[in-house]
Amino acid sequence: MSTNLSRSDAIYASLRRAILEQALKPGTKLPEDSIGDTFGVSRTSARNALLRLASDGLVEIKPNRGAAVAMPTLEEAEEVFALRRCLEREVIERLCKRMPRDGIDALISHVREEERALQASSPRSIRLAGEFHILLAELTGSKLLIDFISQVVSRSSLILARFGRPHSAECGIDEHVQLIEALKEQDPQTASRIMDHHLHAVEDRAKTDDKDDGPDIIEILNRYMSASD
Amino acid sequence: MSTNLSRSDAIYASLRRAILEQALKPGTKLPEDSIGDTFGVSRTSARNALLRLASDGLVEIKPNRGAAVAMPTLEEAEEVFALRRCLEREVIERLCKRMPRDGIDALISHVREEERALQASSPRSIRLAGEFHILLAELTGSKLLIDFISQVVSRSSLILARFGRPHSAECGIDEHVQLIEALKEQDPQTASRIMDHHLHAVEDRAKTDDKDDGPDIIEILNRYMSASD
DNA sequence: GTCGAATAAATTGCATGCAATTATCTATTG
DNA sequence: CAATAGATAATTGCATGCAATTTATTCGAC
Repeated sequence: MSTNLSRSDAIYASLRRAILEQALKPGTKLPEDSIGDTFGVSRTSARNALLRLASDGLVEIKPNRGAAVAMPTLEEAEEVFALRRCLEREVIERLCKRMPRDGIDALISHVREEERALQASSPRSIRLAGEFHILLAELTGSKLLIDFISQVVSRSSLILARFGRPHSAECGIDEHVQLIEALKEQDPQTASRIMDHHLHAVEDRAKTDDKDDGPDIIEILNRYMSASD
Repeated sequence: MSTNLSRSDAIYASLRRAILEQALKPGTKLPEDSIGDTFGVSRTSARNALLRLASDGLVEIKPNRGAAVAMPTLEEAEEVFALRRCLEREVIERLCKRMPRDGIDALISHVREEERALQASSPRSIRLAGEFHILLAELTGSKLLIDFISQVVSRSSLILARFGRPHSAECGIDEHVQLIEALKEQDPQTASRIMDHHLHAVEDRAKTDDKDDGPDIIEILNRYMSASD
């Protein structure tokens, strides 16, 4: 795999991953200079990546005041989870109607990976938990739905990083397994119920307000420079 | 009102409006140079605006090949309308549960404006038809829902510009009136039915594939330089 | 006359530089 | 000692320049 992605793409991917794995915490300032220097590129590329992250809702850019990892409020958190329930119900409905041939296998395989990551207690598990839901959306085949689900899932990660217990995974893996079962049986009632319960559990976990600060940005970024998994 | 928006903001707004009013048709190339020259700024600002429009789905940027007004396929069109039905149902449900005090008045006022614009047969009517749906989303108070609805409505405009009859408004105003009635009565059943019918009508209108090309970009842009209504 | 290769023009990706805005520090005063 | 005003440093917004890639054009062969 040669460098098929442009420089700003690479920065975008690295920053995104760092945020989703909660290495960069909400509120962390992201100066264009530091990012550019760390990645060995100019501010222009860094700025580009920050703009895209802003449109994803992962960073907030205030005019003339720079970018920072977004700090969702509790009010915004409720909005995100409300809309996420709406969208994930749609996913479930569609998948109960029509599931791709290897869909179930792909889901099972993903959960296995989650289990491996969990016992390694790596920050990967946080990201994988979110990607399970993105995989569900991908099985519907709708690019737009994938895009929207990705947005709410990303924002959920951010909310957990802000309000949840530190390093808590987003989802219970067992609930993922139950959901797969219901999808295999094409039982939208049960599947929706599990999903609702699942998301409520996530939302409740966001109620224990917990805070600690003091990150050193550039060391974190150095760990995230390689875009590999 | 002094110039509170930055230069790239102004370009973003103008381009967006030009696309939504179907002055810039799908497929039209948008070179950074031309845009910058037309607006009297550098390529940097133009590029910035194009990046944001790309994340809205209004323009497509291919690496090293530049930006163009997005040309949604029929497949993507179906995805958009499917997801739009899902989201607008959510809007209806919420508004039937809780409608802000002046909500109905605002809706009626908007429809009146639509009627005025219609008899003037201006391209404004196209944009206003979409903004009715955005106004509905705004009444829910959820920023994220507003954002998502704006995206699908924008994409719908693009789809109509590509596949619909030229200069056809997106929506029937009478259906907007009926919908307001159902909302006033807090009747989610009726309201959802009207909305579904309404959106299906829009979708069907997109089945008459109609094409004509040959725009002169910079003259169009000149008309859209002033950001006023 | 058509097809294909080489060259020229146009366009993007990125880096750097400068002015403007914002944040931080210092010093002076009440 | 707290508070405020001024000055200094840091950071963003934007313009310009250059190399690399893409697109258009020209020229030659068949």
